[in-house]
Amino acid sequence: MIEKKKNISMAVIKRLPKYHRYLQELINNDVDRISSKELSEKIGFTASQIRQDLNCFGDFGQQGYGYNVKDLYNEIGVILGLDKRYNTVIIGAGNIGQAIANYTKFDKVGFELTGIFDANPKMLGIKIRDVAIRDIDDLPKFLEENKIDIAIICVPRISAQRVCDEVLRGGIKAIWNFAPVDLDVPEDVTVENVHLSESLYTLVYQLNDK
Amino acid sequence: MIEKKKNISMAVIKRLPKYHRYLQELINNDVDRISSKELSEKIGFTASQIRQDLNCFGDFGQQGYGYNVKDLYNEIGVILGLDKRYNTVIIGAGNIGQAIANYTKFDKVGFELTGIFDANPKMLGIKIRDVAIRDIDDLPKFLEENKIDIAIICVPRISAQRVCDEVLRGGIKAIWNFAPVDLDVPEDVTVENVHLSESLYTLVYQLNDK
DNA sequence: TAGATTGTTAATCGATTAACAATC
DNA sequence: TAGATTGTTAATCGATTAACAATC
Repeated sequence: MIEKKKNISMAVIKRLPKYHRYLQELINNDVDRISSKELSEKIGFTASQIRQDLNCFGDFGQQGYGYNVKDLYNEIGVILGLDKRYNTVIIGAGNIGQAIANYTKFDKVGFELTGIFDANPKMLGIKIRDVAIRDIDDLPKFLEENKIDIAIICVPRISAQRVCDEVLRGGIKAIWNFAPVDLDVPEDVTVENVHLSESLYTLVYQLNDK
Repeated sequence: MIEKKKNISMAVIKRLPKYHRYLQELINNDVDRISSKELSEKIGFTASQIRQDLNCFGDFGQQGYGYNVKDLYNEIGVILGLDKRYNTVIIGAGNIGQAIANYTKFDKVGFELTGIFDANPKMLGIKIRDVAIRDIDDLPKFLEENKIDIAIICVPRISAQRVCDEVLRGGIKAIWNFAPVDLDVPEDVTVENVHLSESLYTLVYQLNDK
């Protein structure tokens, strides 16, 4: 059983998906075991950091041996919560919303797209991978009738906070936000931002800096 | 003139676009001046951190007064390099590639989409906002004939490193990478990753943690 | 057993916050 | 001038790295 040792820092949490991805790759390459040193060379973190990170969640390794790749992959999957399924709704069926809706990979790892909502009447009824676009006014009723875990906000900046308030009223506790604003939410709600402009601007800074 | 004081840490750089965004908003609201304390309350960083961050690049404030919003906005724009124009190419015209291509906002702030490339022959010639999709085999020639600043990689995981190597040969020094891999590049090249899965997984971890 | 490598403590490094003199 | 707020140094906090005893 995985026992969290204490409060895990955000720095550690942000590295977990990367471990997961590299371990997946090792499995694909039929690697059975790996030491923190070998993993360090691949992933680019220090061996020390890898051992520290993993020890936040349990003793997954074995002295003199290293880590069993498959076991560690599964453990990290459980830590991240990837062993469960999640119902999602996308709000805003513009460029980004459609791209996410069409991104079949998320389906495969347990994220089910349950609804897509848009304010534009012209979009209503159009299907994206078998999910018809609904009127955003139907969102409150939909959230009442369905157990939704994650709202994916892809609306323009100006309507993002309004949509956010709406999904909060619907009881949602996790928001994946693509709108270029910092959403105002209560403490028990998690927002993960994908701020594309900020990412691009950071790139440009570095481009000029070199 | 902006004089960089020393090596700026990545933590500071990643905050710059957020300053830029909040200052834009203040301009929209006709706010002329702001103190680090007021900005702190809006943006959620400490006033101390804001002053420290800005002082990496110069003395933009005035004791007893605070900062001139418009000036500071422009200064940060220059620091980020947003006063210049950049030519971009998108490689991979799938969901994400198309979404980025259609994202008109980047055009407006100086990022010109010069070419879109895809390996799928069915896509060739299709236009996205006046830019026709070209064959990926024509990329080397295109990079030779055009001065491209930024390559936006939106191809599947499996072909990302190959495409990356190709743009490196074409002399590109900045890559915005949407493929779920860590690209291998020489030291003088900057890669900024948008790893959507990692972002989603981090959200899920936090959802379960609360 | 001997060698390898973990788990974990201690040391170091860097980033954030606090404090305050400088100055508008 | 007095009040406000910066720029900047010093203190604190947290995260990373190093070291090594434990142990497989």
